[in-house]
Amino acid sequence: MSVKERKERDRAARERLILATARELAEQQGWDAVTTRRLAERIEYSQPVLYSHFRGKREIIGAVALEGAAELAAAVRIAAAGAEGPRERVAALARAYLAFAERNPAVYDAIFQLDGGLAFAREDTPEPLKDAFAALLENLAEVAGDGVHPGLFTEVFWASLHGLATLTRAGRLPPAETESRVQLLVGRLAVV
Amino acid sequence: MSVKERKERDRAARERLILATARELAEQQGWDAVTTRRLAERIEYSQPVLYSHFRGKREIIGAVALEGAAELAAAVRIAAAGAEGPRERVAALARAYLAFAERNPAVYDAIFQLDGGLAFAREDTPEPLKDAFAALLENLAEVAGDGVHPGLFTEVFWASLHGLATLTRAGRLPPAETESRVQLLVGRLAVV
DNA sequence: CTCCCTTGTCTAGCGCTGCTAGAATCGTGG
DNA sequence: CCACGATTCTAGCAGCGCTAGACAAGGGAG
Repeated sequence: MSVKERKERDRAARERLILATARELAEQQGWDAVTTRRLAERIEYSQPVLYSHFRGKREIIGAVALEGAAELAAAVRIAAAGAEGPRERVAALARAYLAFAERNPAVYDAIFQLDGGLAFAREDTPEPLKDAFAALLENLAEVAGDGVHPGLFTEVFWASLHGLATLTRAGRLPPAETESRVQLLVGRLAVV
Repeated sequence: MSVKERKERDRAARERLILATARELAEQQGWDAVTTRRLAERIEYSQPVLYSHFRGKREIIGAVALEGAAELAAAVRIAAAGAEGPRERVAALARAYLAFAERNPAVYDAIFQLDGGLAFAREDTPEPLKDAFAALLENLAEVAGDGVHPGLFTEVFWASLHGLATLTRAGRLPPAETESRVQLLVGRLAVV
């Protein structure tokens, strides 16, 4: 039975290769450049091999998004854990979130902008997505303020960060004053 | 010379028809369904005619976006003008903005999500886009708070609205509590 | 060791996309 | 009424996501 196991290992490795390659290509040249032909060529297999791992391009984007969501959650938790006091914790969280979006634009797009066939804000929402929201909630609940539902506060705070991230990335906001915007946002939204 | 004038009129009318049709098709079935073939068929001309008006699909999206930005600016101004007091003015502005995004999702996408080849936050930014920002600024400056640059405040407020709009539309936020989120956002950000 | 058969991979192709060159047609001024 | 210039159309290119069916490779049985 060792033969079967080896094949399964190889298959899993190839799946990781596909995702890593898709992500790399997307970060280098944007998701539009991630065509099934180019992706197949880079992993040195033919196109149909991709379809033996994923239902289609959208599912590949979705898989990259889930990876990214886990990383985003980790980045947020690490940043928040390294800060003293509620105010600084929230500011650190905000900076970490925006830094992730700036450093991994393609992955951020996969999570929040593109259609990766993922369900959100529902019961069947994949675990990494729920966990990313949880990572925000954990650190934001303490500054939601009296009588304000922590979940609702987290949604609003998250939406604001998302707006800053996307508008900055799309060139809609000049990137120079990002820190000023974070200061303003945290100062106003967080109740310390 | 009346012949030439008539031709120019006809041409301008056809250009409006193209844009109206593109917009209608996008709102009905999404921008993915707006292909040059379908668009040409709907206006009862062949594909190349589109290219005698616009450089390509992206420019059509951009033109729809400019139309939409003007409407968004008008909607914001009307809503704000009809409200009493700074606090209510800002709340009305926020609701009007989100309502526009919800009622014209394809147009909102054209303005802020898709690549319409438009320049933002620069000198050569098209007038309607500058004006839409100005419409926000006009009504938000009074609640920016002491020592806070109105432009910066407007950017942050706008980003928050944009985040709420896009996340709600993409199913990332449950639409039920939109009003609660607006209340929270306005209550915290606006200094009255 | 050889043969068969399953499993996995590839070649080739479908219908679609945005876009364009060159043919054909239309309408106007002489 | 005709010729010419502007306008519009037909037809086609390269590339897209995706898939059917041909083909090859490699393990298990005899």
